[in-house]
Amino acid sequence: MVERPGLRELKKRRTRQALIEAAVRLFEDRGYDDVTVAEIADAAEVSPRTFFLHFPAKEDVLLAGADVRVDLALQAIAGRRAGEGLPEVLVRAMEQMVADAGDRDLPSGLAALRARLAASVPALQARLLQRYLAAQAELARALQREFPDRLDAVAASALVGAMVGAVGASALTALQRGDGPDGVRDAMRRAVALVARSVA
Amino acid sequence: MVERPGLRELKKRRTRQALIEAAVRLFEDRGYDDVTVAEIADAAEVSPRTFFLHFPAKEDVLLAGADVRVDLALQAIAGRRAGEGLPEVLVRAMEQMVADAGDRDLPSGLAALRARLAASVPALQARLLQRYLAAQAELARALQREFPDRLDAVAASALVGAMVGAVGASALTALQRGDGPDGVRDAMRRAVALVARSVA
DNA sequence: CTGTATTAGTGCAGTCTATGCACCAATACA
DNA sequence: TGTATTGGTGCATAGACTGCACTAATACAG
Repeated sequence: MVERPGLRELKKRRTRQALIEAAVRLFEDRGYDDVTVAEIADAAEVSPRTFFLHFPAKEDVLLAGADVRVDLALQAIAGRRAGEGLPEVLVRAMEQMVADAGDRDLPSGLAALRARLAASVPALQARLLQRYLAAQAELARALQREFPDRLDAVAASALVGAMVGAVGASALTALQRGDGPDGVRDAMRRAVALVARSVA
Repeated sequence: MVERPGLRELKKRRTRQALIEAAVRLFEDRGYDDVTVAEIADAAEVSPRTFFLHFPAKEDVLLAGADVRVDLALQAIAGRRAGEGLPEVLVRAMEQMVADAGDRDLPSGLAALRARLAASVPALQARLLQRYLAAQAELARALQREFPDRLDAVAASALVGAMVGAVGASALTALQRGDGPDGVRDAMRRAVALVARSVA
């Protein structure tokens, strides 16, 4: 399952990581807009052109490795147990994501930085929202595949939209209110429970 | 209440309208990305510089006059009747928005174009989502003001997030599936009903 | 071990969005 | 009629992003 990397792949990852770290450091120091891609590349000791070889846009350097959580939820849906009905699976999938967010994202500095920057930089906010939407669509598709007789495409979208919307909005509000990691996770959990009531 | 425009204001609106119409025509012909701001300005017989005098960014020329609906929902919340509880108000606010969308937005050609383009152009999608998010925050605040003993800030956000998320996602899915205006409105209504069950 | 195919990274020229600035000319207004 | 506003213009510029031709390192087949 684990491909041995090979020298080439290894170097590639190293530059990628260097770019991310350089970007984070510079953003922390001087904010998002005041840092150019050229400077990030420079700090990572690569050419500016190389930056775009690793990230489709400036924003994406901050969003590296955020697809993991979606996979978790997808797995939770695909690998559902025999007795589980729709509400149980949905809740488990969301809990999975919330738990991972609480474990990795919230305590690490990156999440805080991302949240802080996203609040003030429209371009970043926009890209983040886009990802949410894409993830949502994937989840909805998976859910419908698993419960074809109970959900059509629109119903599945509505359900997932409600979940993600509720969790996202309450997390954001909790963050803005100054809640710590635990408070945020708790807010997300309550949002899941709220929406779960509508499927029960 | 209605200020008489005056010549200057009148001309201003005319150029603005010319820009919008030129943009829509060109986008319909050749898609979003293949049309430059310079070309839009050219077609509207103004300088490229003038475009950015009227719209903060290229995307916004398609989103002109799309803030109206939020007001409707806010009014619905603020002007609630004596007997109405939380679920009733929320549902009425959302129904208000959905109805207006069905009346104005969906049948007009602009909405169809916007939907089509938004589905395929990330930049546009992103800007739209941002607007939704801003509207969401406003609605949540209004709702909490009206039911301070039943909802805290986070709970209000979760509720509104669920509503908007569900309605938005199902509308998008219905649109992408090729549903007509009636089908889309119906999908939105069902989404409202779904989430309403969790507050009942 | 040697020749060949990939491919990460480079450099450059160019496109496009967006902005600051000085300026003109039409309107508003005293 | 003179003065202040202000919509629109032209110019220069920054900065994100792309296509293209190229290099040099790695992978790999024989």
